[in-house]
Amino acid sequence: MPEVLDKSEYELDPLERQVVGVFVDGVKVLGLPRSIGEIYGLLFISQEALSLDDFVQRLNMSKGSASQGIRMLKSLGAIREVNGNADRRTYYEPAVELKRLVGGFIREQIRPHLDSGKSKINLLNSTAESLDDPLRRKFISERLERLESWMTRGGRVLPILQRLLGQ
Amino acid sequence: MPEVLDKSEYELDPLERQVVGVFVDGVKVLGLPRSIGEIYGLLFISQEALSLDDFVQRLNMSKGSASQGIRMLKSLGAIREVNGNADRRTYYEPAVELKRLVGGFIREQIRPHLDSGKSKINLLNSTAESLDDPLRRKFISERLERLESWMTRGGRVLPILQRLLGQ
DNA sequence: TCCAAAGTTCAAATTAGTTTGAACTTTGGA
DNA sequence: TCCAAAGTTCAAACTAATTTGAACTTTGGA
Repeated sequence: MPEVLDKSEYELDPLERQVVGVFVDGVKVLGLPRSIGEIYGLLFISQEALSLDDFVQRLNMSKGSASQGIRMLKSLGAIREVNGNADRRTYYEPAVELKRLVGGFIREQIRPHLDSGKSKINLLNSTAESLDDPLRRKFISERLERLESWMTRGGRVLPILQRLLGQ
Repeated sequence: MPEVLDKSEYELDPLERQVVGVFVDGVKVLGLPRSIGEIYGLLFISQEALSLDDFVQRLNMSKGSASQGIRMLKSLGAIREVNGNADRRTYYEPAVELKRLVGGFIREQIRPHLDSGKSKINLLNSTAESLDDPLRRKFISERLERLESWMTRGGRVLPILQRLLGQ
């Protein structure tokens, strides 16, 4: 009689494996690490809330990965803590509303880049002003304006995008 | 008297370096390799069309990288060949319309993933049908429907997105 | 109060992704 | 036709990103 569950008891069944696979591929497209997809995918087809230990055992990943994955998924608003748990562990359930998921991704992964891009363009504008050749300066100004307009348009489209995806 | 230009003659001036940096960061966000950003960035602030050799020399990258980068940028519709060139090299200029750039990215990088995702979900549906426990089966069906609805909505939003960004 | 379980941190190991470079194919013009 | 320049290919080298795991901190309950 084994004292602990046999390893096979932890492992994913074929359906779970497939779903996790879909999410692993999905987050890769978004430029997020595989472990994020594994954790979210497992939560997505689980009927009960799961804890860090569940991720470690069922996905066999390290505690470190599970901890970091949970942190990122929380910051994205893709999972939330479940209160009223039986033991002292923290349990999580997935957010399954597309609007919320997209919103979190925009806020955490896209906005910061748009913002830092804008400030880099401001720097560029000063550099461009000190160009000697006026024709070159004109050309550069036009291109920088275009770059700025891309970012502005991007910034305006994001909330619309989020609204369109929400229900 | 040097037979060839001194290396410093090839290197980027500060403005070019900054712009290339912005694009390198930009394409990283999109999950594309640095060399793509370097090539497109250099074209973006160049007043003349450039050839593979220009990329190799000015960005000092290998011919291999330049060749692969050009291929990807062409497939994205982000650069086009310029006809009527003086020598037998192929010269390129950047596409600078946001609509076109976004369109190419959607077509090449997003659509294929949506499509393969849909076929994976079809597979999942068959797997789910063979579940014994009817409650479990019901839960899984609901989740898979949700996943499908995400993809469908995503697919519908893409053309709108492209339209909104075009002018 | 104390301690064992839970969770976090981060440098090192591993893995994934990109770039290189040498050998190859293609091409335009002498 | 031939060849040198242009461009491509892809396995190996390199670089960047993720994961691990051991040491650490935090926490709830006995």
